[in-house]
Amino acid sequence: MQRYNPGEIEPKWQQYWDAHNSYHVIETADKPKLYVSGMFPYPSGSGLHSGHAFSYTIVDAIARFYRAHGHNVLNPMGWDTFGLPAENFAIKTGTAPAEVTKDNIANFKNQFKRLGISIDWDREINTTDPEYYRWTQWIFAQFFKRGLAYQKEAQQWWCPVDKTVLANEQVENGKCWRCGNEVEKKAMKQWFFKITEYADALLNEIPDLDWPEKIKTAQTNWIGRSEGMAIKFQLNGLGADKEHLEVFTTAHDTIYGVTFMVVAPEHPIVERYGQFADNQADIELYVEKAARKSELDREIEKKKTGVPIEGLFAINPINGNKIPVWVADYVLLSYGTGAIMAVPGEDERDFEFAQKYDIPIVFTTEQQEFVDYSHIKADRKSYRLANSDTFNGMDFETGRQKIMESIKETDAGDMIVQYKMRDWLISRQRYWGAPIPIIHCEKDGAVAVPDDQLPVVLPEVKDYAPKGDGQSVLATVEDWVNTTCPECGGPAKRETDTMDGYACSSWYLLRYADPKNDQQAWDPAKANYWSPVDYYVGGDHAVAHLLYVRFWAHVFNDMGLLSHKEPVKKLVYHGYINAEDGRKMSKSLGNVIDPLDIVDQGYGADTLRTYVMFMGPIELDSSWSSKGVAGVYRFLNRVWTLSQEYQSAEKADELDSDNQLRRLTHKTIKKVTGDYRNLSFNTAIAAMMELVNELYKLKVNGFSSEWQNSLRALAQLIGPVAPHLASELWQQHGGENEVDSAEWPAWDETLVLDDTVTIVVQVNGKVRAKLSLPAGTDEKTATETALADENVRKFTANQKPAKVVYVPGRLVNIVV
RNA sequence: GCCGCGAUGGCGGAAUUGGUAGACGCGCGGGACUCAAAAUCCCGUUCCAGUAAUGGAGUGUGAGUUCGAUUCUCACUCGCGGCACCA
Repeated sequence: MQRYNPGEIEPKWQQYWDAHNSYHVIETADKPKLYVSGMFPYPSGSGLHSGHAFSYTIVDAIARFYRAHGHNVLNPMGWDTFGLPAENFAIKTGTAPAEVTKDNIANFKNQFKRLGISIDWDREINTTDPEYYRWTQWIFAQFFKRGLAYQKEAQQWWCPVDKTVLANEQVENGKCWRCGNEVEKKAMKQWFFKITEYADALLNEIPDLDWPEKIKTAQTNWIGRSEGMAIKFQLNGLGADKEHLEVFTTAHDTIYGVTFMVVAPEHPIVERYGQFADNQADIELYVEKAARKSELDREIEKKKTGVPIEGLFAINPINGNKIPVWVADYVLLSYGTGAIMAVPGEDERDFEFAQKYDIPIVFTTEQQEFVDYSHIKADRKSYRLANSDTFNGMDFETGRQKIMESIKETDAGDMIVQYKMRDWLISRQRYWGAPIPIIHCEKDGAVAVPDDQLPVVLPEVKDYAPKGDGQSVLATVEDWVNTTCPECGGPAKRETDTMDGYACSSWYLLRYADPKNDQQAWDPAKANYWSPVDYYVGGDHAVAHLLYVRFWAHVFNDMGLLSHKEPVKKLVYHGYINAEDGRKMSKSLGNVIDPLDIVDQGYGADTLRTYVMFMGPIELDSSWSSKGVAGVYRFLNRVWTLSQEYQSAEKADELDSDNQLRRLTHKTIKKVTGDYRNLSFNTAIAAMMELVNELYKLKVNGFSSEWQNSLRALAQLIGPVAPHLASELWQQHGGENEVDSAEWPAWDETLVLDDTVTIVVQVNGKVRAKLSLPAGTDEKTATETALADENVRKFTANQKPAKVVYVPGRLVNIVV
């Protein structure tokens, strides 16, 4: 008898699938479509890690399961290849990023094949391929024409020593990652996508998404919609009397409690009027310090600091009170108007600040002590207004409405909606990204590169290191930068910033539908056939990527390029695999498990795949267990061995145990099918293990021809998780074609139902006996049998039951 | 701090609408095969008492609803994840 040898059967089937292009699909009306994809990988130099193996096994199991159910399954693969690691490697070694990337892709592709992932390789895409980013650029140009891409000044991290812009991840503890000097914020002109215009549209669709609740709430909070009032306060002193200071507040009902105003250090009025203040030097010093503070410092330094702009006041529109204006970095320029009305009686931050700087505190609730506004907001009816003139004594529900009307009457403010979400900063001063397809002309300003001049190909350079002028290396390629304006034909310069990598990944799921189209980004008919993605599998990017793909799809829908707004129907968000010691896998800890090592050790891809699916529910984090891997290998071995024994055994025509065999098999088919459908892979595998254990017990009676049906069904059932073994066994048992193009086994409901059932007998809710009764036993018989049971009688003491609860087919509960 | 999720044997986990808690796997104990070991196969395995039948306790803690709660409600403790001075 041949031993189970994955090292032999796995390459055999991988070559077969390759040679037959088994997983290539085209649009067809004959079958229901099913589009499943993992989040495409960044092909790093170290190859697939265990997280990849997990993610793409989930994808593949779904793909194979539905393929076996007659669906037209699209399971594509592509490479998210722009980004920092390749660029840094290039800076260090001088190797072109494209070269490094090419090798890494080849390695990844090979490894995916060795895991038996059923991919349609004809649809392979690569974001750094000019034929791909040509359309990324085209989309940018479309966004630009629609006013969804624009330029504005924004704060960027700037290293004054290296004279370069830094990305967030290049700032470590407020210091430049390369030279170690302190970085500062600097205002520079940047490109943005106007995602805020779609804030409401994106928010409105969230409740209907079949996505994990935690991702939905993360996105809801990220968008952060809040309704409040924009209120203008007249300025006074330092020559500012003609100006207003506008604030945003959700607590306008506390406006009588405003005892000071706070503006962000970057707020324009600071520079405009601070110079006339007596404490001008202090203000300047404070602003400068705030600019240098990294986000981390701000976090550590929880204590609030600030300086007043001496001599500058604001007039409270509701009562004419003259209020001092302060500068403090706990107010952010980027939210609301960059200025607040401070209400220390009801806001914790303002309270802390007022105490520290001895600013008066006015309580506007009848409690006359500090009450955080979140409490008031939670139950407005229970709090009453105080120190609020004619509004005193009103509950906050009424007072809020009346004060709002009163403020509106004075023309000082109105209700508005604010979002926490900011526009998406898309420009990067880096080499290894898709060039922004814009030409700057002195006469015509920023002009989109015409469609027929796309792609704007990334020029080759010798040195990839930034030159220190705050621009990307592209700025040094003069004959690339200098061009002609498409509008006027005059001399013009190319934009030298490249796009954030997230741009490339915001539309790749649509490109898979039509990956080789050189006339358009995709044919809408093809995209509308495949999209939305039915299952999108990943364990990362709760907001960023998963919000951007939604944003772009909404825009594409508006452009008429897509028939629907939401690109992902069901999001499968899986957990992390930790190391055996329970900690995160990391090279420095030396606890990394390389999935290909597991394959090479002789376990094979099927064991690896089945193991990662058996570890637990996919949405939970788990820890690697080498003992667990061995256990799964044992299981696959048992499946194999059973099949070999059957094939070489003498088969009886029929056995007494055949009916039992049939019942077991049909029950398992039903259970496993349901579990796969719910993505409950661990219990599906457990059910198959249970069947195999039972089959081992049954085989002592010998084999009959009935076994053929069971073993074939078993081969099909393990197919989604262990496709090589399944294919091999399927072939051995005379199955035609490939296992996942065979019809999925059906079950007979009458065989699934047991003819005898175990009825639990409880007395006062405690189990006292178990009865084996024919299915469908009526209540009267069941109760009588239960009452007659010896052990039950011990506990009922022959008393007449006060009540009997009967659950058909399950239990009798006798209450005495 | 806010939001979301979770807590079940020695361990990972199971229990589809409230109805036998601990499926399946690991580990552990015992047995078969073997000169022996590995591999394989079989049996047992929540804890306590008992040879056993059986009894008692038991799903983070405390209460509640119910004939019956791992499941529902309230309060709390701990852990994980996301966001974080968002006015």
